[in-house]
Amino acid sequence: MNTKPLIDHFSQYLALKDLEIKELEPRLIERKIKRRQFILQQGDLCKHYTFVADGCFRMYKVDDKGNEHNLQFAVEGGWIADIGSFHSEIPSELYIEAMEQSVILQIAKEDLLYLYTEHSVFDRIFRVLVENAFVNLQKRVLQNISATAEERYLDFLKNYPKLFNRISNVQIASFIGVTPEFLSKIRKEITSR
Amino acid sequence: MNTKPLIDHFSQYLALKDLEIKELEPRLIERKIKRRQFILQQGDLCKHYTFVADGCFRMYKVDDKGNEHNLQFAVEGGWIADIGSFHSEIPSELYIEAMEQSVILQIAKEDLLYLYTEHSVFDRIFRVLVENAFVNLQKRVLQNISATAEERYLDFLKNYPKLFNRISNVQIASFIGVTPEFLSKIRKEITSR
DNA sequence: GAAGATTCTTAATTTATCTTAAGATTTTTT
DNA sequence: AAAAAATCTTAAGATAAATTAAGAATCTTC
Repeated sequence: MNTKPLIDHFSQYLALKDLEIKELEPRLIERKIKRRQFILQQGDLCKHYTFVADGCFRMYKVDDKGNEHNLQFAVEGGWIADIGSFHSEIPSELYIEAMEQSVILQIAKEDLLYLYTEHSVFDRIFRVLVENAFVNLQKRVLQNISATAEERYLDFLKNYPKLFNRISNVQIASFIGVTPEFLSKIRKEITSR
Repeated sequence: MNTKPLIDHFSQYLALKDLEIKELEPRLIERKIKRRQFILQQGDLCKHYTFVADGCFRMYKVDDKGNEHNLQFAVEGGWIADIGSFHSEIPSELYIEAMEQSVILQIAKEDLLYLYTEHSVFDRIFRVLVENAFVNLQKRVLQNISATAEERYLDFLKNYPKLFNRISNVQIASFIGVTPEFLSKIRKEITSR
């Protein structure tokens, strides 16, 4: 098992002591996930925080009409989980699906709670991680309530440089909240200028 | 100074020991804020986490055209801050304005960092607070990319029962991302059914 | 209580976005 | 390599939402 990407990731926030690493490592689960494989489906409990060591995931909801709406992408170095389901232990309304062949490192809830309680550095790190994610999500909400679809698309390209040439425009459209047809129109409009 | 609302608030998450309360209380600043008074303006550094003991605030951005977009409301029992500015110490792009005569309890950054470091219970509490805020914000993003304006309005009424009859429809329109005129049309449409 | 400011509503017009459907292209699977 | 599936584009018509402007209602301030 290669835990280095995650240890490195944590070290960006706070240096981990040897003991903390020793406690963390045996609690990690490494899994290889195939393209289009789900690690969470509607109705499941989200039992793990998932760190993406390699590859790419999307988390989405399916509405009453059967349309998918991408809430989040995660590429190598990022986290993905339905935090609401994870903490409240209520069935998730979301799907998390691999968009590429991927490698993940997962921590189960009881293990994370153990780490939080015994080594408060993890409380600290996850507080900072969630704060950063929260700030990014606030920017997205501001975009959603104030910007046009074209502005949201250009913003997506700027904010996800690792991603935009790796996933289909259908996925991008679903993320910024427009139909694929309208995104196609926007792209044509941009190119023709 | 009446710190009880905040102590009670924290106690919903984790019981505080006497020592922790004794450390917390002298680090709180109580302020009375008048309607339309700002506690943060664009260009300022956000230097405090603000707990609303009584009253009501909105946090908003002003775009290039001068239009205001409400990112967040906070009523009694809630928190409000520009977390990005607070942590990164970069000038805020947001305004935080009292919508009513209010009473707040503020914690300055250096005091909060002291509490985090000396009493990890605060790391824990704020992790959970931000996680909850994050989950709520995710729901809002999903609404924004998948629901119609009418659905977003009805959802607002459901999610903010303390608020909808206390603030103007202009503020609600700005929060759900429509013009006041269009919200008026939506309301007429709803009533006429 | 009057004046001024803010808010709410209505309606007409314009713009943005969705829906549907079809065909072309690309990618994936067999 | 062929077949199947997914993706991208185009276009027409439909719907959602913004804009503008005007007037009525409500709230604040003096």
